[in-house]
Amino acid sequence: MLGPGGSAAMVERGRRRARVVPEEPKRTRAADVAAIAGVSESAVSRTFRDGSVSAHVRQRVLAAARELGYRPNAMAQALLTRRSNVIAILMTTNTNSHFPEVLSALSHAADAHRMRVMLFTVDDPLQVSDVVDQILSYQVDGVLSLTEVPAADARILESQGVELVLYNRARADYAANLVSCDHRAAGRVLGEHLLALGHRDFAMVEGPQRSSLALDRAQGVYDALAEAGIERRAVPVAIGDFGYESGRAGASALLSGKAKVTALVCVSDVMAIGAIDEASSRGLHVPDDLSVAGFDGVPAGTWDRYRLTTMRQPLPQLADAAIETIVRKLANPTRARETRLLVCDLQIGASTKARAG
Amino acid sequence: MLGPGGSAAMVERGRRRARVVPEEPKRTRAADVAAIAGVSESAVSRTFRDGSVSAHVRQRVLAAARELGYRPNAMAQALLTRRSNVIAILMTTNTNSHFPEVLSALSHAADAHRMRVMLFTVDDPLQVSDVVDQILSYQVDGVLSLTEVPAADARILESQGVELVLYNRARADYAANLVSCDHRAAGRVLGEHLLALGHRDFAMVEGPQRSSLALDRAQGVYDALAEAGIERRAVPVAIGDFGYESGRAGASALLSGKAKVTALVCVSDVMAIGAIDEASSRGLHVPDDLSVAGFDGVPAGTWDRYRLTTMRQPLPQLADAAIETIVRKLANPTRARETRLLVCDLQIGASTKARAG
DNA sequence: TTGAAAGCGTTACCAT
DNA sequence: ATGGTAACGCTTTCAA
Repeated sequence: MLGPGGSAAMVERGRRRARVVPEEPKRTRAADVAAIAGVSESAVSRTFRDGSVSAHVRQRVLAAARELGYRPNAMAQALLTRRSNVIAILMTTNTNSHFPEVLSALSHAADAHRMRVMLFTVDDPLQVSDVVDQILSYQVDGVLSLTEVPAADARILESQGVELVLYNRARADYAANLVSCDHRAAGRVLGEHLLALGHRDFAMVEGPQRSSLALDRAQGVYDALAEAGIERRAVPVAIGDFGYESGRAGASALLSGKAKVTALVCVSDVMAIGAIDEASSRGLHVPDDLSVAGFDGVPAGTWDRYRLTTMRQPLPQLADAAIETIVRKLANPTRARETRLLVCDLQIGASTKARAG
Repeated sequence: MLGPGGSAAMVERGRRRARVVPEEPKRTRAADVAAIAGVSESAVSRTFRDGSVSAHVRQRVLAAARELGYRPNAMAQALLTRRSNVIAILMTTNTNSHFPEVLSALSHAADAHRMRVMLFTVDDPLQVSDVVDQILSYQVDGVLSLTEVPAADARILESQGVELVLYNRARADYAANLVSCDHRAAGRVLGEHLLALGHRDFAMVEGPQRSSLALDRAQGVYDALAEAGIERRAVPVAIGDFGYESGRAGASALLSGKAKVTALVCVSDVMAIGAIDEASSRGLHVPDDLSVAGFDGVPAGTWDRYRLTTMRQPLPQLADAAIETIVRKLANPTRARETRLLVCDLQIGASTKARAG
């Protein structure tokens, strides 16, 4: 089947001038494969893409490719087709939230669409414009942002025809694709759960005012309380940063305040865990003296010491939806912008309990 | 300073034949910038690279580039220079260990060298060969693997001139660059610490037998014990998978065994945390009745409920070293393969204590 | 179905 | 210092 000898013989490269690059093992190109297979470069290309090739040609090409260890050069493909099959993930280095776990999920989801994921980190959302240049330079097909994107940067991406999807925020002050948990609805569910347990004396550890996720979760809780006739003003509040220490500090402030508290809601699990530890160290028993609940569904929440009641985010589904949103828009550019909200589910643990008395 | 009108005027594209790609906003190329600035493409290229250009030309080019929103096309650069400035991160989807946190650190470290990081996930180390094709296809400059790489795949990468660095394993059954904590040394330090506290009755929750990291940590502990005259055979052992439940299960088996145990070492923090919870639920008090120690330095270990004694990995340094190893090899291809071992430091928490009596 | 050839956007060689 | 131009490896149009 193969040519005589069957051994690899590189096509001689047409280098009229001395070429740029130093040694390095020559990477085999389509032309090499074509030469061995006795077909044209076009045939090689067609074999590795959609192409209409006769079974005979395909076979010869595949055999030659295998022999030479040929793989199409994605950079050259990208240059020509203007599709890199790369999705940029934009994130902040501050990893307080549990989003690092999200990355594996995203990479995995991208895999299913034969897409690659490229990481772009920035220390602060305000510096996003610095990496936008990088992102555009790499001709990525889409951007998935785990952090805020200033309107100006969003506009630049749009003007370059790069899809932008905002991850886990249910709203933005400009038009964008959104893939998020419905945090407000989740807050409402959690609030209703605690109300159903008979709680009336709430306190909250909220998040940074810039975080729409934190705001929405809190708002959802307030929605539920309002329906039960509990005014927002009546709820003591502390502000945290999603981290353990801030949860402790928040709980400390709230529990040493004058207001009676039987239910403490934190807008992240890690803060809730901190709150539980703080309560314990004050001699309060969770859930007998105090119910504590969080949001996210982090693994630590299921540990025996916490058994946290929480609104769990469907991480894999979220990742799938985010990638899929980009992929679909790529396949059909006329598609409208979309917002996909996924529901969180209530995980009832042992950190909440019917109100005593 | 600028040409008359000053407004963007695209260079007409020389499309003799109808071209391939549909609408999409035209991306501006070096030629466009050159036309506006009234210089050659070469001048544009030189401005954006090392190049020797007069201040005058540089200024004009920069102005034109700004006006048009020009950014060099990294794909075209990669095609020509054979340097993509991309590092592939190879990992398994199984995120039991705390390595997801490593990704941000790696991306950040790569940033410092103007390198990008691309993620390649695989469900199982045995499937690595499936992604090797993808990796090579993208012309990455180097591969950093957070998981095992079968020798065959390592060989393929090497034959293509792609640097391979194995992360957090101190040895491999083939020649490779290694950047790792010195897990064995860490094990020894931890063992010595417990011995110094007077412990003689040890038990271990080890890791998967395939994990060199787990093996090395355990071996280090045994090294220390041996020096104190404690035989390895005398130490009861359970096998875990780095996860919380396996830590609990391991502790459960060990604590219900006949052997007396005053010091329990787990080869990961998360297992140690599980062990602490298990001990507690059995009415054992840590550290009074039992000292527990782990490895890694995960954030949860510092939580008030655990205050775990652990050997902390220097994550940022590890990431820096890994990226740097690739970058240096790229800058100087004749550089020899290297192994860089970083030391972990002992974090003494409240989970270990001098042996009672 | 197949092959020839143009061209994607850039860089570095060469000549000026 | 500057400009012209071949080439990087591939895909797709067009013609056969």
